[in-house]
Amino acid sequence: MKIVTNVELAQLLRKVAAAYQILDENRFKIIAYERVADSIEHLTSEAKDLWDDGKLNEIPGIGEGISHYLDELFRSGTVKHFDDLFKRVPEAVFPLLLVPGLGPKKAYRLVKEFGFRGSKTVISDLEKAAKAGKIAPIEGFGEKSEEGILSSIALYKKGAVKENRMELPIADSIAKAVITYLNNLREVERIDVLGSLRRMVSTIGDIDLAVATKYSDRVVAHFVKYPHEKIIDEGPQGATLLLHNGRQVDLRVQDPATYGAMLQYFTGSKNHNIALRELALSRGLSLNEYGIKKVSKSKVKSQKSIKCDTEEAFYNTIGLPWIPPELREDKGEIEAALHGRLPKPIEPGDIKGDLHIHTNYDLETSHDLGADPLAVHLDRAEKLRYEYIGISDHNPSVTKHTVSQIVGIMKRRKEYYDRQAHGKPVHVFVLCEVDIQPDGTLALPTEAFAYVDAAVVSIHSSFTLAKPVTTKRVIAALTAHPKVRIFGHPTGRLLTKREGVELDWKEVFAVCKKRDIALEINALPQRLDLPDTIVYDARKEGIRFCINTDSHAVSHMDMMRYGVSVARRGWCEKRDVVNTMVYNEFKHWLIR
DNA sequence: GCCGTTTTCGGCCCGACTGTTTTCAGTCG
Repeated sequence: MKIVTNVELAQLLRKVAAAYQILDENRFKIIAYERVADSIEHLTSEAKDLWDDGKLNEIPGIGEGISHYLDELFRSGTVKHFDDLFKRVPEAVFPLLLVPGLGPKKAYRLVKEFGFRGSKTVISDLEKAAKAGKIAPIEGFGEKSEEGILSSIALYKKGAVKENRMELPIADSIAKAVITYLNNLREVERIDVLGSLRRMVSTIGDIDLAVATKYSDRVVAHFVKYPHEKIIDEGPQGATLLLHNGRQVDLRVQDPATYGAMLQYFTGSKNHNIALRELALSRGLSLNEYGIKKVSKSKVKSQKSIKCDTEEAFYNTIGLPWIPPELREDKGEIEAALHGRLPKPIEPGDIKGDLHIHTNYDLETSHDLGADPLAVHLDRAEKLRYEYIGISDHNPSVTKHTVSQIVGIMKRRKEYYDRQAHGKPVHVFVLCEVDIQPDGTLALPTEAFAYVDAAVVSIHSSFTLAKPVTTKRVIAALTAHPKVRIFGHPTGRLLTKREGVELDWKEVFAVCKKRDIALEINALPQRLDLPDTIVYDARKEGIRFCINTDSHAVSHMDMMRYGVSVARRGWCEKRDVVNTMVYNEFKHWLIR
């Protein structure tokens, strides 16, 4: 297999780690490979591109050894050392690692015991063995292991296991339902959503909740009575349920006196927590979910731990200010906190307008119209306390009209919106979302630009062109007309469905910077486009953003907060986002 | 195998739960 993408690369490195684990290699070597796999997964750019630029060593966790192997990989397509390693482990082991509860050691024992061959059939072979009662007698296994393997395989087959992530609103609504249920219990003092949902990651794996209570047993007992498919875990500190919808909910309970440590621990991210614990250790402190202990030379000095009832207290005890959850990804936030350089992330209330709204006005586009008229959107905008909105209908179809027909449509539309908007408390900008055609030209004739205040340009077709071609295409579009002010949903990704286009972001950033074009942060939960990692990179280059909902119905206008959370994860402050400007300033920025 | 405001050697985040065990290894988050 030719390794190209970060996902494949991370898989390869995890496979190396698993093989080393089976061969009882030094466990820190194993951790080293897992760490690199992890940081490659979290990379904003392709590792291959970094290698091209000779910057492989900038990836955290990559040193001389792994760098040398990856060099061989990118050069020749294979790594002899890895191939030799894999020869020492039966191929059938690796598919078993996808079954929950099976790690390298157990998977290896099973493969060796039964002599499984062929990675394609191994899971069904194992299922047969379990059903025949052949696993329980193996040393180290037992009745329960056999049952566990069977139910894990069933889950695996249902697809409920790996990479089955959900969009934010779905996670929100599941969390809300469970919280409502738990709040019926008097013993619950406080409930919080933690984990990736609190950090507002673009897709959510499972729901993490924490409860502050003095009666943990009662809360856990109540929780496991919530309608479920299966209890995955249960203990005095919490429990994990698999719901009927295939989603997992993880609950932790904790005494209010130490709740701050729990909030911090269970919010993650894992990498943030690891980095935080390493920092704490260097200062003679050991962190866990119950509090902070003083240590010396990896020995606990006193058994008494410092209790923190709030997260602020927890961070302060380590000597740091509180870090907003969206920043906790080990992307330099701890360093920034140490030096008092944490950003003050943008808040939903900073948004003064939404510039990407589709109404039901029919301008004979080949794309979707919105469902609601301008007036309805204006009412909503007023309730949201916006000063202005922008109507960004799709351009009229270019194949079904002549240039003069399009100019006519755009002129009539402009006049219509101007009449409708007259005298309203919320200002209306008449924009247009213009297709970036495969050759980089815009799907709106130059003459028609006279009837728009500005244009949002977006890709809606040919998503899979080669990177240099797409880059050229986008740059051509961004520079095609001075009224191009916003680059709409720049990657074109649809979460869990479609990968975004490949772009040379450095080049795109440079053009945006020069022409002061804003990159859209599309707040639609299926998009969340730009991805937060690219927002982070772009912001460092001084690029500004416009957070829009891309509403096709008035209810979509309430999704703005998801876009704001992407900006927060990208370390954006108010000043990094153009639609936080007051009307006059914004108008001055927008209209060229 | 990585890495350095104590270090180029000697460390490497922390704990819960499970199952099969009489003290622990494996897996997970």
